[in-house]
Amino acid sequence: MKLVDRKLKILQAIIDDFITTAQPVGSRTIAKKYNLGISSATIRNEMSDLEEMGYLVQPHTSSGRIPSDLGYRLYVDNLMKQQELANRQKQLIQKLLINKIFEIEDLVQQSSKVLSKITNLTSLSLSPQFKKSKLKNIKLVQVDNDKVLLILVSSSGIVKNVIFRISEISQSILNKISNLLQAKLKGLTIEDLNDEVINNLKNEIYEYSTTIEALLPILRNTLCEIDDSEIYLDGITNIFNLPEFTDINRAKQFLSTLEKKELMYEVLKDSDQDDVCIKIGRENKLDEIKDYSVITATYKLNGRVIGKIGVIGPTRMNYSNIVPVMRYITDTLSEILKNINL
Amino acid sequence: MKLVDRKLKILQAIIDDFITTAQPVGSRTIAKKYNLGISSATIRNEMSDLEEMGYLVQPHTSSGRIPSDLGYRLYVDNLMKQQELANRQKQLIQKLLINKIFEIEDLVQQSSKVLSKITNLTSLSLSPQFKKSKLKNIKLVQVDNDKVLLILVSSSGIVKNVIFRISEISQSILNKISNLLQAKLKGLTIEDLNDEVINNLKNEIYEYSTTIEALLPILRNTLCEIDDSEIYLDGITNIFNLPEFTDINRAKQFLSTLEKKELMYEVLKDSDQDDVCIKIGRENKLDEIKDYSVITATYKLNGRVIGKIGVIGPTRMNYSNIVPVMRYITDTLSEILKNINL
DNA sequence: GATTAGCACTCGCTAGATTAGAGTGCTAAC
DNA sequence: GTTAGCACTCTAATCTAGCGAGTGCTAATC
Repeated sequence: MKLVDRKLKILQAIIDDFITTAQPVGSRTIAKKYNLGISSATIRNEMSDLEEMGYLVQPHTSSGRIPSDLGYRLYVDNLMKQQELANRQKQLIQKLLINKIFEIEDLVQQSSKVLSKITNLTSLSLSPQFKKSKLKNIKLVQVDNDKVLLILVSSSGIVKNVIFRISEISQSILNKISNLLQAKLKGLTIEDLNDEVINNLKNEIYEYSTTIEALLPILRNTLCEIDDSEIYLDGITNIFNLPEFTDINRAKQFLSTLEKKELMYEVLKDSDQDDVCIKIGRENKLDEIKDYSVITATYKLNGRVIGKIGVIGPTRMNYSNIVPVMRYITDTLSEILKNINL
Repeated sequence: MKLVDRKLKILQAIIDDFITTAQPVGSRTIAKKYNLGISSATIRNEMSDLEEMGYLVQPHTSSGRIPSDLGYRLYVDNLMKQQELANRQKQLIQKLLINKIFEIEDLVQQSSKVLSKITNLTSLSLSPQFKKSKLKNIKLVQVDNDKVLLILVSSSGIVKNVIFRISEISQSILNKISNLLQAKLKGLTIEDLNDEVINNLKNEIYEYSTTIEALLPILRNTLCEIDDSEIYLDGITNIFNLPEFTDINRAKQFLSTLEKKELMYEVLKDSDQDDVCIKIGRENKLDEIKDYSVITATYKLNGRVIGKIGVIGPTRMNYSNIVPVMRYITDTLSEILKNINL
């Protein structure tokens, strides 16, 4: 059976309607609200076909239809017209992102906040992954007689540090060691710095060997413990405004899924590396979110993807609005990152 | 009317029962479950008195009674026997806190996590306030030709940093400036470093005046933007296991209150500075949490209170267990902080 | 005088029954 | 191929009755 134009128009109308009303859509509704020039009986026949083809689902006999995952997929790929953002929305985004604090992590979180505010969904974001970026600087700074601050700066401008104790040592020696380490390690990604690389340093640096030996385990531990899955969520309570979550158990289940950071990390990792990625219902790998849709987008620095932001919510979400919003936010974010040029 | 021993025993029984069952308690329940050696009729009379005195409330005629805020207060102050922690619980706490990452903020968050896990409530914590602690070190480190990393270390071991751009400058000059700044500012709290103090530096330091002048606004901005209200929440979804939150609207309202960080900050600030502080229902200043109880405790470094942790939940909470748990956790936390001695 | 048994009464909750309404699928006419 | 008409289905909302837990009061008992 071919999807003639009329069928597509009906499907589109049903999905548009269901997205706004959250109610199963009946043939009479379509006939009245959308003037397709055909009667409800004809629409009924077409709807029956569309159900047979897997694009619609009927919650129970004698109710209207709702879109299936497949239906949404067709809609997203072929039917929806991506709304151009209103200037007002663009300005709002600009206003909330520009002139803000310029710590990269804060900026990403702020983007997430804006996203959840505009979409009324829960947003999630992944800060630039420190471990995947290159080491730009490594410094040792004395902060006390017997305490030293280890500072690692990545090429994306993230700074990680840790204070540790070490028997008395002068700043000038620390400087020399810093320089040696930097010469050896600069340009490697943090991931690259595995035990082997670190241990080899012992053999490659001949000066200050006792200090270096004391230092290496600390360096190794610090690298190990760097918390890299910087998942940030915002707008969690937004879900309570959705009719899907009047069932307390569904809300509970969803919230406890959101609370599992490692799952959210998987969700973001699972998505494409380029442009906007939409995963609808069962298209998601994780069982816990097979009833939800996730839309993600990436932001870049120097042409390289360094992180992601996304929204998660019921499969019934306003795809045609969310996609351009996310595209605009990530573009703006990338632009700002380029300009502050860390 | 005097609160004779028998009345107190009945009140205690009612509260104990209500805390575990969440159901209004009737006279027959008390007579059967707690052998006080009196009949349900007598208990009914006493309960009627206790209600008149304001310690009990009847949701509707012909239902059992539930404790009022005043009832809980009496219970907390005079009736409850603080349970000694089981060794198992102590060991669990020790295990989860010791051998953990030793960033002070992570440690506090971990404490919060443990607390919510044990109490099955939502926990909140306030990390050491950077602004209230003394500046121990201030350093400038070159990370790139035209980029400098400003590092501030507080006496409680918290490190804050920011990268900024400045026209080319050598590390040796940065060192000298660092030293000058450190000499002038060390020992002041971050709060003390207001615009006036910063601006005065210009007049007090004669060397490198152009660099200093470029630096000061950056320093001022950085200090301003330090995010100090480090409120962390854990176990938010725990509330869904409580019968109090089967009403979706109540859950929604509570969650959106929790989401407001500035409110949670007030909640923690509102509590006493010493030992464990219990605020029951209307004892709380904030209207939003007048139906809830908050228990907080403080942790210390060098004898000074540097932060707090707490739990929030319905007034029906297991005070007699929570109080010793919190005391044990904060004691353990303070002990660890003393030993890692940042 | 304090305590208790007994009893009528209250009130929320639950289960069933009833009804209204939205929507379908089918048939027959256009 | 399209549409009007109609019988049928199923949900959701409303109503009702009855149950049960619990009270307050009275009168009898210790």
